[in-house]
Amino acid sequence: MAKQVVPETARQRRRPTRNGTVLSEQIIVETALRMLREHGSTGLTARRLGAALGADPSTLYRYFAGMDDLTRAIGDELMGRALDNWTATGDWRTDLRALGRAIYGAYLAHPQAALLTASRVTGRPREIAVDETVLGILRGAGLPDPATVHVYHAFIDQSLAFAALDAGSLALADEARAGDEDMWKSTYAQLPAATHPHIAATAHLLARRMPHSAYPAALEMLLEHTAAQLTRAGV
Amino acid sequence: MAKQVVPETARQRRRPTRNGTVLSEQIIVETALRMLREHGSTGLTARRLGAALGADPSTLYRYFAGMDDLTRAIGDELMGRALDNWTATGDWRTDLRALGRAIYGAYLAHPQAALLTASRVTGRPREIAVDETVLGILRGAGLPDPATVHVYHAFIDQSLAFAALDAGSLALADEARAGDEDMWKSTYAQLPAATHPHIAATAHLLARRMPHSAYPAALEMLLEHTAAQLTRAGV
DNA sequence: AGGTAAGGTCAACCCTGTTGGCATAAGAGC
DNA sequence: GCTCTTATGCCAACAGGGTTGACCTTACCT
Repeated sequence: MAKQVVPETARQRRRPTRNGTVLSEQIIVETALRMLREHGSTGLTARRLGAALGADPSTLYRYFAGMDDLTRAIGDELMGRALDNWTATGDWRTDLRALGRAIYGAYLAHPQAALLTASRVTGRPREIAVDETVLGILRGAGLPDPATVHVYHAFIDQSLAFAALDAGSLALADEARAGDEDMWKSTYAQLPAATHPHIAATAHLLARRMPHSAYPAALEMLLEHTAAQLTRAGV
Repeated sequence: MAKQVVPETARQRRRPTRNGTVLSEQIIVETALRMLREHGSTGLTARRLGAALGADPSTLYRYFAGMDDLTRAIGDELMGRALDNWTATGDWRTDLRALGRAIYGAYLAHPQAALLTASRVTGRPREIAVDETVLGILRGAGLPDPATVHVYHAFIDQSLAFAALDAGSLALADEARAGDEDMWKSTYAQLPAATHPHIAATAHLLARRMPHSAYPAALEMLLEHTAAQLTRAGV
């Protein structure tokens, strides 16, 4: 590797780019988020990002090992925003619900970015901070460690998984204007009752339900399950 | 559009390619699946697929509108395999559990393909067949239509979402040999108790739990919830 | 004030999806 | 069996992708 990535904290010389802007990991990530929103989930390219920053594309390699590394940094930024939008109350159920929605919300606020990053474990600082927080909530509620780990695992994976899935249709709807919300009316509702009796019978309900996320329902199921575990543990 | 895609059923002239193979949607999709396994989730390219088929890359455009269209066909193939691996018993709980695991399993059997397709609604025939089956199981159990749609939505999204997420780490592990299962020992277990007390306290449990999927647990939560709904409906 | 090297730029590499034009042989009609 | 049509294969080319190695310049340390 000819180029070496210098960690943000160790940066000292801040040389401005040709057109005057001074770069930083933060600025690059923010610009990338903006470009994702404007140009769609496949619209983030090194050349375009360079142009938006007023810098040569290759300059990015001074800050990130590659586009993949940048992608993980974007994911970590979303995790950080989720945590910033969350405050502890002390009640485990309230806190876990709020944190779940904060994570889900932070990702869905940037569907195109979520699509790229939600199914990836970054191992970066702010992702770790979220993990620590979740474990703290559960252990603080008095849940035994094995159950804590069990619920934590389901919680974090479920939140990310639904964020990724729902971001998909949301980003698609944004990008292809029409969106496939209409698909429930155009495709599914047209299926004949003879071959697809159950879809035909519930088509009107499906059309109303499918555009919404199943995440809240799944989250409540998880909270119910956790409460049951707590009672069982005699808390 | 210069080239027109002819639907598989309307194909009559089957002209062999230069090296003798006769193409079909089925053969292309199967070859694509094999290439994904061998070259990773980003290893499916028009040129490589063409080479593997002994055909010019542009020939693919006689069968699919583009790589995107091919991707959706791959997803539908996985859905079909899921349904093939499933048989009804008449007990809703058994059937739904088995179908969930069949879907999850079919996708995880091809992690690289799952990564590409799991977060996309294809609207193709075999995906629709799965939807019809799920709705049939729930309505057959006596669940009222609104609750049926509610559970169906959570079920299908949850299954796909977890498949995508878990396929991610599985594909990663395959592609980067090392795998990030070790990350729980290398990264998380090294965090000092002073700054991350909860991670430190549960590190040994996390290391054992994280390599496994949270899907079975989430699926059981959904089944529990459904059973409760059935009792509430007086079935 | 001078030297070092961080951090910017430039040109080039090989890859990608996709298309328009062309060639050929499969199968229909006789 | 012959002919004609056109479905379906191939070829060459395009724009745009990530990434790299060599080079230049200027911010900072001594």
